[in-house]
Amino acid sequence: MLDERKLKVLYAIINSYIISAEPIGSRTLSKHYDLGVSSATIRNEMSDLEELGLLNKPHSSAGRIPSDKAYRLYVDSLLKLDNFILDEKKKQQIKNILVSESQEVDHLLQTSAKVLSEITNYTALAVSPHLKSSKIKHIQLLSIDENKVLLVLVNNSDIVKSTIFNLDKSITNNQLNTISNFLNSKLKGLSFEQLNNLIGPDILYDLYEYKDILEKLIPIINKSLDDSEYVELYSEGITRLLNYPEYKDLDKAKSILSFIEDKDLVLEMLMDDALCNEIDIVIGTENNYAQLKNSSIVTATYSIGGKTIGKIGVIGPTRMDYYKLINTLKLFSINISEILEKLFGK
Amino acid sequence: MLDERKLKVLYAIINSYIISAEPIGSRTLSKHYDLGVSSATIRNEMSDLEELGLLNKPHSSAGRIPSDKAYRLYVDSLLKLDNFILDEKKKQQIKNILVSESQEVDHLLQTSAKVLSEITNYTALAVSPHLKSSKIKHIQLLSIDENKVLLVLVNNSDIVKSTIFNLDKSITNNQLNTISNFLNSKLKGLSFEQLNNLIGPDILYDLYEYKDILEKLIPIINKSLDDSEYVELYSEGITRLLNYPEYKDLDKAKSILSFIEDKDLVLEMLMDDALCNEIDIVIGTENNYAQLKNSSIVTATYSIGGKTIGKIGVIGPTRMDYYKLINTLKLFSINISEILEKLFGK
DNA sequence: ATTAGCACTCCAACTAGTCGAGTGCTAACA
DNA sequence: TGTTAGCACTCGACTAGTTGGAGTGCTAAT
Repeated sequence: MLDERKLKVLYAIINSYIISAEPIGSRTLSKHYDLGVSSATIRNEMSDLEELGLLNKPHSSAGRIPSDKAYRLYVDSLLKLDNFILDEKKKQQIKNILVSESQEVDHLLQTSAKVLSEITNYTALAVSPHLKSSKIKHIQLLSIDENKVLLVLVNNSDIVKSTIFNLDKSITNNQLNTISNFLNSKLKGLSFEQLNNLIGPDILYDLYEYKDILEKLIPIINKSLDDSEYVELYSEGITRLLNYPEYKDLDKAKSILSFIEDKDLVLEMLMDDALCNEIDIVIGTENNYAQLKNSSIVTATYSIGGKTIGKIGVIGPTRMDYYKLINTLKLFSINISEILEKLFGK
Repeated sequence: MLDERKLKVLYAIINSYIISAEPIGSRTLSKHYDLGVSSATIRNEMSDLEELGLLNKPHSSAGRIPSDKAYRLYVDSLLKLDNFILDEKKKQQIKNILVSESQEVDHLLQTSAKVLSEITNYTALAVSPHLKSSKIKHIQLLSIDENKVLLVLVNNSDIVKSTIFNLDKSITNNQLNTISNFLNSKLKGLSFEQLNNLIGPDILYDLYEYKDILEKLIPIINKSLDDSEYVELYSEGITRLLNYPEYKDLDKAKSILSFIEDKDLVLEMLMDDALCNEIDIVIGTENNYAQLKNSSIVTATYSIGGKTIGKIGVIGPTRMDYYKLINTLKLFSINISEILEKLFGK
């Protein structure tokens, strides 16, 4: 059904459309791509491809444009190709930029998004590491004011979360230290997930002398642990999208930009469990979000110790240079993972 | 030179233009505003106003639109009016929304920006409190790993800043405690500004036994203090601007949106010392940034204990409803200040 | 199976004509 | 002398008609 020639025609159309964003006709195609057949033959093939749902016509006398289904075919073949050769030089270039910003995770991700957006000319997104599966390394309570206590949590990726809360009772640093030490001995090494229900009433018996205080503390610690599941989203280069003809219509631009501006929504989309592979691509209407029906997202994961802890990706029109994008994202994925590994890995 | 009638005509034009965004002619003006004179007279007045640089003509047979100078006149008279009556009901409404989000400063400001943008329909900006003039409340060093030390800084607004750094030498928590206590006793209550050059070599003499460690620590602490001057920018409702006809031209939209997206640039603009009054308004070309020549910014400050510590504001086309905006921003200014005062004030 | 040829379609760009809201000037008026 | 009615003129926005080019699909010949 899809013989080689049809594929050749289809890919030629896709490649041409990715560059020009213009519907492409049989004559132009036969002129610019050496397909060895005349425009009439191509016309017939195109007609077949349209019947297969791989091409669309904006109107009866216009050229054809690839459908989402066509991009899917194309992209799957790209991903299957596996002829990915790491461009060491490019990788190093990117790494050099990122390393200089890698003192802190948030900075690293922000810069990654910025650079990724610059390189690809699309909007770049980065999700900070999620703590869900990370392990607790240190818990510390500090008295910083008469009734105010600072709770500091450090996970095994050295991400720090601090919360200040009021205690309607004064407490000394020594007391807090005792509690901290106890909590540390009990909880260190456990994952945040496991922790959730662990700090329960039973702990009271072990530290009975601090019963009063612990009863106040426990819910606060639990809440703080809950909050730790919170991930940060970094987006960069939003306005770059306005350069693409597919968003020249103000309503389309508004639709996509306000989607990207809604961090909760974007996070919900990115945290979808389906996006868990080294590279994931969601094309046009494959998206569950109406606002993205003319856009694609390409995501990559980054990891520490082989464990995926965050994502980075781009968003843009369905007409994207997927090939370049896949390669670029792989470079970022590897680089970020390597940098984090060096900073926090065992 | 500017008699009452001219002012009346000018203000009528401004008010009309703020609503419609359309150039307004003498006939429409005389019909919709009761100025007691004919369109011909208004025509003469408009001609005079144009000569004074207060009105512009898009082209010879169009109506007039107010110039930046006209808005300045208008806005100055608004600010001078001082007939500002606190709308207690509205104030309370806003407060109710904000209070529920006021556990942490960053959350409060983010929500403030969000709500402000919703209410005004412009892009809202909020700058987090700057620590420059805030005072240090607590310094703590914690050992969280073999060679890793966590530095926690708390200021008098209970804003916490934490940094992790590697020490190529292992150090016990007890040693760190001693150093922490010493630093606390020395530095507590000082402003971050004062601190900058204070942690110098002289400190070594006081704590000679820790000389080796302190020599490593001091530059790190100083750097961390430097970083503390860093303020966060929250922007919300960027895409709202696309609804205004003045940005319907894609190039204009791109220009303003990419300005707003550049947080460094926006911060630089907002931190301008000229924007230090309860309400500040910068109109069109009064801005030092070419990208803002068709836009205005209106900012308000918020404070603790009468001391300005941050700003909140909106950005939009020069044709803004300044009156409403001033009142709304005042409400936000007061509310945020009150909430912060309650949370952190003495 | 492939291709040349041809009639047909449709959009984009251009042109010309009209309309309406506006201006500026002049002359008349209170 | 300030105000107003009247009028010629201007200019952009809109509409309708025209043209040209790029494309399609069909048919008949190779």
